[in-house]
This record gives sequence, structure tokens and C-alpha cells, in this order.
Amino acid sequence: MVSTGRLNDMTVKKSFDLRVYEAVSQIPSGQVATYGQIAELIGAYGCARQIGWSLKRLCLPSTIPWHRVINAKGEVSMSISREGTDWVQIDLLKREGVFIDQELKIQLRRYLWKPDLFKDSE
DNA sequence: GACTTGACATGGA
DNA sequence: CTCCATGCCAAGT
Repeated sequence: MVSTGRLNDMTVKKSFDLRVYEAVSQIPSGQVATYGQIAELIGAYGCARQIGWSLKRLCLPSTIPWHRVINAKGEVSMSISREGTDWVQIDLLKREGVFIDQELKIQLRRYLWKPDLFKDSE
């Protein structure tokens, strides 16, 4: 809910993170979603990078299935900055039954989450 | 306060 | 399919 009243910067940022977390929480086990999907879902199309930042802030005390968020290439985003949490993500996905090949490629065709939002509108 | 980087996406070559 | 350029926004320097 975006109120018309003016909010502090912290509040705005916080709400953004919260929206990200809520969207991510909706991803069912055994499925994955892309950063772009999440961004579009919270009404921030094109802001995929911010999704990554939001998740980075959270990560550790995660009741959120952050590991189900991957990039559009169908691969877990690997980065030295993550201190190996990327590999943890891969492990978690595998435990949920998501098959990942040697190239770290995931079949989006098969595991990509389909939000209820659109359904059969088209 | 400007410049560079980064857990990204999309479209054209 | 891969590589390059552009857009987006926040954080670090």
C-alpha cells in the first residue's frame, strides 16, 4: 500500500524490501523466479538490480526463500562478493528437487514460477 | 557530491 | 547461443 503521505527515506526503502520479501515468499518450493519477475511483481519493472541488493541485506536471518531467486539466464548469479552464499543457494535448490547441470544451468522452462497474477488473462 | 560497481533485464548484431 | 550497448537504482569510494 503506497500512502500519499510523505514517508522517510528509511520507510520507503524498507517498504521496497518488504515487497521484495513478500513476493519471494510466494515462490513455491521446487520452483524459481527471476529478478525481473519479482521487480515487475512489486511494480518496479526494470529495477532487477535492486532486488539483488534487497536480498543481500537480508540473506542470513532468512525465513525468506531467497535461494529461489535467480537471473533470467536460468542460472544462479555467482559473485565473489557473496562469500560463497551463491553455492549455498545452489545446494538449497538441489535439495528442493531442482536439477542443475554442470554448467549451473536451470531449466526455466520447467522450474520457472508462474504467478497467479496473470493466470489466463491473455 | 560525482564516479564506479553490482546477486539484472532486454534488444540488436 | 554469445557478445555488446543501454536502462535502472542503491551503495561504496
